[in-house]
Amino acid sequence: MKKVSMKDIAKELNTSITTVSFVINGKSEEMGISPVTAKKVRDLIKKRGFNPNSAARILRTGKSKTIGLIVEDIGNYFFGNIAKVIEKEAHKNGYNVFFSSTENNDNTAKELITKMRNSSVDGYIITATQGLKDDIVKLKDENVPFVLIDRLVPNVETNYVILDNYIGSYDLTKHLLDNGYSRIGFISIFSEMSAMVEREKGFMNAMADADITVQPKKILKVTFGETDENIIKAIKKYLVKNPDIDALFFATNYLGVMGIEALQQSNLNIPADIAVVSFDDNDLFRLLSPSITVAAQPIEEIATESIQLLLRIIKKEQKPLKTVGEIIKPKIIIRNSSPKKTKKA
Amino acid sequence: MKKVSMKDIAKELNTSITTVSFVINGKSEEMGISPVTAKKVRDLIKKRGFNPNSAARILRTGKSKTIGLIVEDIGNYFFGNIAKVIEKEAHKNGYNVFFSSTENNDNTAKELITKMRNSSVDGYIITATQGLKDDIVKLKDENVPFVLIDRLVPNVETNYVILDNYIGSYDLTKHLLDNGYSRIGFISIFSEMSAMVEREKGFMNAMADADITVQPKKILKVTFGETDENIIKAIKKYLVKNPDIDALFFATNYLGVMGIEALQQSNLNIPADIAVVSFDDNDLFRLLSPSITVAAQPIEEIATESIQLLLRIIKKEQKPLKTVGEIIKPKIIIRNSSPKKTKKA
DNA sequence: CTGAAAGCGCTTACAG
DNA sequence: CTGAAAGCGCTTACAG
Repeated sequence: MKKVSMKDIAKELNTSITTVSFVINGKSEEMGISPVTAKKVRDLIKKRGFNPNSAARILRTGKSKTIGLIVEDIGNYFFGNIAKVIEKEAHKNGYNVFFSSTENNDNTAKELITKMRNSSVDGYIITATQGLKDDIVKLKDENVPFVLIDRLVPNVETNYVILDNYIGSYDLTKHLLDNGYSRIGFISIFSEMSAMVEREKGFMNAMADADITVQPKKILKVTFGETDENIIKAIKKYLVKNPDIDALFFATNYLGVMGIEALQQSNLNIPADIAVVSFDDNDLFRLLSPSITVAAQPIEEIATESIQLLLRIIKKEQKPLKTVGEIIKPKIIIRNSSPKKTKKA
Repeated sequence: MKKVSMKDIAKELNTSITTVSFVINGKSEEMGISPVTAKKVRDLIKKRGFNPNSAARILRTGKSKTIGLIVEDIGNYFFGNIAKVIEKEAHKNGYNVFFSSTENNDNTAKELITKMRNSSVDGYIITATQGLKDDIVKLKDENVPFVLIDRLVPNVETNYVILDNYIGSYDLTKHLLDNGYSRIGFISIFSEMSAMVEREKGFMNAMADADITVQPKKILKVTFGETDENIIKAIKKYLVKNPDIDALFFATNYLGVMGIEALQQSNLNIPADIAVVSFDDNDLFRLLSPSITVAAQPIEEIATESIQLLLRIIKKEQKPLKTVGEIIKPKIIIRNSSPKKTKKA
């Protein structure tokens, strides 16, 4: 069951491979192939079910019409939907998407970049991991088109599309403060990546602007990749150690989910006992009673901007070396988990 | 900034491309390359950062060490996590994964299969769409390795890994009946795909076994791809038209989510006004108050079985043409949305 | 133990 | 208007 090739088509039509190639690539007019010949070629291609071999084309042209998408975790709501939108947009532009999860592991990320490089991807959209700086710098030095999303690499100028994490965090904290909460706990992950750093800074600055000192023990950081159970356990322990907090700020989607589980297991009511706000939105936050106040990331916008920026770079419409990034504004959605605080007896 | 090739390595070492190739492919022993030469080659490869060009290798061997994963929607919890596990398992075995969403659209699915075919994927894991029969039959006829997941294609014998949808649905319904509910509504999507058909059959048979006739108007089917708003609207309308139902069975994850939203908007309490059960599990179902009783799909198991089955077929350890499938048992998780019914006045 | 060479299926500069 | 041919970077049968 041999696959049919351009040679077969050419032979059957008593023409040359060149002609067939021109027709396939829509260059028949430009190259002056007679419409009659072109039609004959097109018809036979359809009849024989011919499809050009990608490997040969890539080998020859060095272009794969494929972009590599490296995310943290494709199983996560945020990245799964980012991937979905990027894929759709890429297909619209004739590009395929190769995607893969780093699980926030540097080595996995490095391997993925090399692997995709060997597959001749035309460009990357990357969610960087913590120790990826050298590899990003290398891509940049070698003029490989790429766009960073979700987080920046400190001290490296690149193209990027990120959320304004600082503002989201500041505003979410301000909202709690405005509603009368002051003993606010902040739950995040250990990370030097920009997104997490900015979220913490936004929280701290909002607190400072309200003249509130944040005690270190009010801040809990867990390790990325820790099991759900251990995260929940850590949050429960934190709750016992901090009985005075009146509100909790979760710095990510999955921490919020784990946190709600921990609160339920600790028999603490939202918002009567503790108000809750979280970064990112999801079905749970929206439909839980009470629904959770969040700083939502406009997924569609982030995904669309990043793929379009990348395509512009690939098509050389935009200099890759000049820092051109998009900063997307988060959307604060106020729900029922953070109402105006009622005076306690 | 030219990439270094095997030729460059060979030239610099005054040896032949053949030798370099053997070393790269771990055949130096087998081919009797002297350990000294092999080491020299390996060292220079590392020094120069050489990586073999995939396109050339694929063109030459016809093998890409890549598998194509076609899912319904990568942004969905179930498929996102399926993808994640499959990717991990594939990497462990030296394979890459190309994945893409069909959005349940036949044409998209057909295009994806062709596109991946042209990229010389070594095999597929496919979530079929409704009109994909011919394409599946073609893959089978041409001896292309593939495994169907989540749903079968009617009247075509293939390798597959699917859930026992019938049992899951039957047991979930039986659970409601046992707890005293009898006016049960069934909400599903229009689909002739096996998974949906089996779920409906499981429900109907459980009802029939309890000697309960299901009125047609108790069954609501929505169109896949309909907007969330329209689905919620349809469910709300259904609730108004069926004020007597005492329990609702949602046939999928996202219908359950939409259903909960519809119930909230209609001011109906779970389970006091209406008990709820759903197929599939997710964070919302687990953490909502009350938590939702579900038939959960063992995602890890489904994903692992399917990739392993596919790899066995690719490696010819298993005949692809003989139907060998795995049927995975769903896990009924009884939560608080379907308690024993209390007698109403 | 190692090398020269064919060929995978394309694209494209060149020739006519 | 169309064709012959080089070459992308590998793998592998063949030769020695």
